[in-house]
Amino acid sequence: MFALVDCNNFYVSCERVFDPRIIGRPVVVLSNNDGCVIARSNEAKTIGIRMGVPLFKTADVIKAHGVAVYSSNYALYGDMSSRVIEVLAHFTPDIEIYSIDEAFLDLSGFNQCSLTDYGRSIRSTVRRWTGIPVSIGIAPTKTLAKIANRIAKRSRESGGVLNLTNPTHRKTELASIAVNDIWGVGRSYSRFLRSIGIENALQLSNAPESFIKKKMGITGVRIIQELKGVCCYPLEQSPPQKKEITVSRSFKHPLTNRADLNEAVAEYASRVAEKLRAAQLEATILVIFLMTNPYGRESRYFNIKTIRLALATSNTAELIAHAHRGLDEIYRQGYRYKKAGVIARDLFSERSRQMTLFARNRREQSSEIMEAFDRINRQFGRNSVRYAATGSTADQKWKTSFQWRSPSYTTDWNQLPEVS
DNA sequence: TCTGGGGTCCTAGGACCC
DNA sequence: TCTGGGGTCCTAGGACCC
Repeated sequence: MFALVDCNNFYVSCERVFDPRIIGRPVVVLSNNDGCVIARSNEAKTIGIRMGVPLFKTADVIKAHGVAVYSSNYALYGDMSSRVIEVLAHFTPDIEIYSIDEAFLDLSGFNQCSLTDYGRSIRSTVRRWTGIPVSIGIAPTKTLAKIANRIAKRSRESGGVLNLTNPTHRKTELASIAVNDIWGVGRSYSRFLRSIGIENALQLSNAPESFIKKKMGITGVRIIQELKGVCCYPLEQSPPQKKEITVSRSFKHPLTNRADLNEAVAEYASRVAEKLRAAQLEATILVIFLMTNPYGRESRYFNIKTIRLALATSNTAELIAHAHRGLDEIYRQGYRYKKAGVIARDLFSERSRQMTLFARNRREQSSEIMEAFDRINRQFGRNSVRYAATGSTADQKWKTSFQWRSPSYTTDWNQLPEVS
C-alpha cells in the first residue's frame, strides 16, 4: 500500500511561508533567467496563466491582475524540501524521495482501516511544522496513488487526503481521470489512446494488453497492470547510482564571443566536477554541446562533441581542459549562441578507479587539491575558491539572471528573515 | 526583445562475434 | 539461382517524468 505525498504548488508555497502577504493572491515562480512560468498558485491558474508559458507572453495578464512574480530560489526550495521529508520520516522509515516536492511512503504494515486518518495526521503535521500544504493519495500501486493524489488536490471535500483502497469506489474515480492525467501517459500516448477510443483511466485499465504493448511497449502494459491494482513499481528507498550528470544553461543574451563561451563552459565543467565528487564518482566520457536560439528566425546551429577520457576523473582542472578541447571542435564563428552544456557519462565509483602504471602520484596529489577545494567552499560558501578559467565575476556576461529572487532565508546567516 | 534544467527507460537497428 | 543461426553490445531517438 502506497501513499503519495505531494506539496501543493511547491515553489509558490515556499515563498508564501516567508512572505504571508502573498497568501490569497495570484503568484508565479519563474525559471532561470526569469524565462518561463514554472510554478503557479491556484489563483494564478484560475486567471489562465499556463504552465511553462514564457514570461513575455503572459506579461499583460500578470500586470492586469497584480500577480506576484518570483525568480526561482533553489537554495530555499531544496532546504524546505528536506524539512518536509524530515517530517515524513516521523511517520514511517519507508520513504522514497521521488522529486523535490513528492515522496512515496510504503504503508503496507499499517492498520489498513485507519489509513485515511493517518494520512490526515501526516498532512496536518507537515503543515504545522514546515508551513507547506500537501495533498496525499493512498492506493495499492504508485500509479493509483498518483491518481488519488490528483483527485485529493482538486476536490474540496477530500480535505487533501484521498484513499482509493476500495475497488468499487476506485472504479467511479478512475472513470473521471482523463488518459493524459495518468502517470506515464504523455502527449504522444494520449493522442494514440484517444484515437482508439480510450478516453479515461477506467477504459485503459480494461484495454487489451497485447494490443497496447505494440504501441506503448512494456511501459504501456505496466500502466494497465498498475491501474488494475497490480504493483509493478516497488518503493525504491536508496536511489540507484547516477548514470549521467549534466550542467547546462541558457544565456539571457546570446554570446558571440569565444572567450565568453570558454568561461561559461569552464563554469559548467567545474560544477559537473563538484557534483561528481559529491557523489564520489568519476567520469570516463565528457560531452560538450552548444546551440543557438531554437526559436525565431535567425540562423541555427547545434553541435555536440563526445570525448572519451583515458582515465576516469572528477578533477576540475582536467575536466575544464577537456571541455575547452571539445569546444574547439564544435565552435563556429558567426553564430549567436544561446545555450551550452557539459555532460559527464560512464560514471564509476572513485574507489574502483582503474590505475595506470605512471599516473599514480600525480593523481593522488590532484585529489588532495580537490578535497581542499571542496572543503573551503563548504565552509566559506560556494565559489569562495574557483578556477580562473570561469572568468572575473565583474564581467561574466553569461551569468544566469534572477531579477526577483527572494532571500535564502534558511540557508544563509546573512539573509535570515526579520520579524518586527 | 523576451522561451528552464536535469534526468530515466525503452526500442530498433547496426556492428560485430562465433 | 541457390547463401545459417544465435547472440551481445552500442547508439540514437522517442517518450516520459519533475
